[in-house]
Amino acid sequence: MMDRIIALVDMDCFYCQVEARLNPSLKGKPLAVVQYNKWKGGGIIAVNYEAREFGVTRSMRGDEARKKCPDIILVHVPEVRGKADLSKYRDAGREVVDVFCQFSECVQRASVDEAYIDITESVEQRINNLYQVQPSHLPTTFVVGSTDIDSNDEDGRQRGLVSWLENIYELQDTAQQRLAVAGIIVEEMRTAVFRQTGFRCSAGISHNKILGKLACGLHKPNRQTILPPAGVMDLYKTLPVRKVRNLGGKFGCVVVEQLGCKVMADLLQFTERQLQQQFHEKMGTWLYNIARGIDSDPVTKRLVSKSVGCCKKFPGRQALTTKTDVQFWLSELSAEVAERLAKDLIENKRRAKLLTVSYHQDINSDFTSSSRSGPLTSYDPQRIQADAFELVKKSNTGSVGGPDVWNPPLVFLGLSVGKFVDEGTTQSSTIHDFFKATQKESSKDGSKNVTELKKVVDDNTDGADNHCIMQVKECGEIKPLANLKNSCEVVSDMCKASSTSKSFFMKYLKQHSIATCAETNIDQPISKSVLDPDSDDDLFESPVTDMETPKEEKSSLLSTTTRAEFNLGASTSLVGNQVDDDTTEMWVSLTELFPDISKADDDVVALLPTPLQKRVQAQIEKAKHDSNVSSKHVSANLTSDDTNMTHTSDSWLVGGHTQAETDRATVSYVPLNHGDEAETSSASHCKTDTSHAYLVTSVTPSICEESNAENNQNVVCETCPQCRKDVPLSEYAEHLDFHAAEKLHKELNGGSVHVRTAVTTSTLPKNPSELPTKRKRGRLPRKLSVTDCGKKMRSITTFFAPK
DNA sequence: CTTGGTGTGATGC
DNA sequence: TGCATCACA
Repeated sequence: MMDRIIALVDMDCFYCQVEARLNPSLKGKPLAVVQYNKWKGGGIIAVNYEAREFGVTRSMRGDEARKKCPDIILVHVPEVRGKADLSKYRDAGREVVDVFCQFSECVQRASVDEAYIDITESVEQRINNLYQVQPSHLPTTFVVGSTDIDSNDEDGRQRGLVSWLENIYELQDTAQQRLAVAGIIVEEMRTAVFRQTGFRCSAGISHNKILGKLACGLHKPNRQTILPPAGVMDLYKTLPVRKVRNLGGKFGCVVVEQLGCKVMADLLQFTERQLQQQFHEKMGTWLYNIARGIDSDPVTKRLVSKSVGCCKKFPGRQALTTKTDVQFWLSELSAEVAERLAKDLIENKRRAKLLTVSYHQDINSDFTSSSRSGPLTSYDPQRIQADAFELVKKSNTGSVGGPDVWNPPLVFLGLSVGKFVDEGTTQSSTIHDFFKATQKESSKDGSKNVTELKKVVDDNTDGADNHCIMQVKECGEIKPLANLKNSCEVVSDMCKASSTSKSFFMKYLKQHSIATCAETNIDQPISKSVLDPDSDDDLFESPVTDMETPKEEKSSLLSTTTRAEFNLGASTSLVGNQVDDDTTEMWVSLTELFPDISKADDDVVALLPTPLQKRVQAQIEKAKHDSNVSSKHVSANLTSDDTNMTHTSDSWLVGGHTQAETDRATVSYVPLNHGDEAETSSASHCKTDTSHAYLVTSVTPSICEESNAENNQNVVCETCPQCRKDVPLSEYAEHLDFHAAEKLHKELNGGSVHVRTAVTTSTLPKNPSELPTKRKRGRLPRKLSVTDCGKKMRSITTFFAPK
């Protein structure tokens, strides 16, 4: 039972942190995130610690919060399709989980902002190096039993920690020593989270999930708590029953009332048998064990959710009373689900098979909830909507009043899909696999040549479009037809044309091929016209967007991407022999191809068969119209479907340019105006809805040193949790910005720890021939195009310099 | 009207 | 086994 070491990490007021990262001017100010602004200032779903000081809590209205804290900043979550859009936070949560995965194989995402991590193995590895844990190794750690619970007093923390460490080494208490080592690992993990995402979190460290979760809540924010078995009873003496996970609801109430247990320690008096008789056998046992700090629930490795769903309430007057209403909201919900499914397919290579519609009805002011499920046969939003309607139809029992009437009214409608099945890489079932075919494979399997393929394509469409590589179905679903020979052209075309496709490639590349590419022989160019001979794997470290990339470089980058795809290998032929195959899985819906239709490029659309083009264009028109109605929608989409690069620093325009032969790196910040939106919106890594946008060219840790070197002992300092250096308060915010920028740079450089250096942007020669040529493996340096922005730049040195 | 939107898991047919 | 429903976070 004591063999495992488990950590629960919980992000501090996560939504607020996400918003503050997006808009750094919010940092340090009282802040709350609200949804549905209209009524009483909207409902608060997150409050930062500054605002909590004023007594603002979750479940308050924006207006109430204002009363308590007049200076509070209320950030509204964007509304898309008439409902709150939380994808920002989901995506940010995934960034965090990615960091956890660097530390353990066994990570269970418990919610958008929480994860359990089994770090038993890491501890085991680390403890072999037998060294004694020092208090300084655990700078933000509390230990239950040695420190006052509920106190965040730093002196108390240190005293408790010191005495605990002395104790466990004196007593050679290896069980607790393992916890101490775990504490170090979790300190590192949290530091890594902050470095790589800019988010702060708290953590609990113990031997099981229940205790881990409990511990985590004891010292927040930005602290971690070790709960050794010896501390459990100490804690339980005062811990209300309802604080324990699974006892916070009805069951917990029953336990409290039937047994008269106010605090956890009160449960100890009952035998297992007694508890089993009071409750169910299983629950009795569970309770008996939990009362003793025992919980065997394993951390099950799961990084992605088992279902994807969305829902909406229609309280009071808003209840859906017509068929039109129901159809409308089903289409909204379907659209969201389809969009998320398209992303999910790319990211997780799995396909949902079950569709569930749930709804609550108001039958004479009496709630009844139901749900119906059926097979999910397509990712097409219209199809989902239609299937969902079939499922919900049954609820329209009394259609008195007219053909369009829905009765009893629906007060809640939810769509969810699940039962995911993996799409193996051997199945050439999606467009993604289509792009994975290698040149080797294609030449090896004696596939048809381009002319033949085009003939096949033409024969299977209306023959009007020579460039077509898809077969089209009536409903608008498509499937790829070609093999590499012409997909080479197509991919190149698509890359050139579409930010959608490109981000798609980027994501794919990032997830699957970076490592492969680094080690794969990518020397032989696939095609002169497609590949830039000057491109090299260096580019992988720093994928950039169109915006700040000159044309020539763009093509080189893109062809490299293409080449990476082709070097993945292990994909079966995708040639015309699939024309007759009509399995549902073979088909790709438009949503899948264009997760965000508003970013679908004309040139890509042109690759589609003529009938389909019209349909897509109609959708684009609609999307444009919608986005005019809500400009937030556009900006949300800009960030929602792309790689981490966007999320790491939403307020920055990112260009990852590095260059050797200099010993200093520079970040240039190019403030962008809102007026630039027309240009910038074409770049997938551009954020335009914050007041400041910057262009980051490159950074190096030396800046960090420099900023620290300027520390004055007489100035009030704050210890940076990243580098553990003391930074004057006046510089602290910018110092943190530095880390964010540094992190960004690392990401752009493939996460390599060694940060390369680069020249100051402002001194960069515009002509590539002026750049140093002595580079590894004779590569040409990348060209920079920051001047395109036409804005004056500040170097990082001045940017981070004390005022 | 109004702690809403999401997600997981247990239970019982 | 699969689905509907509930409970909880």
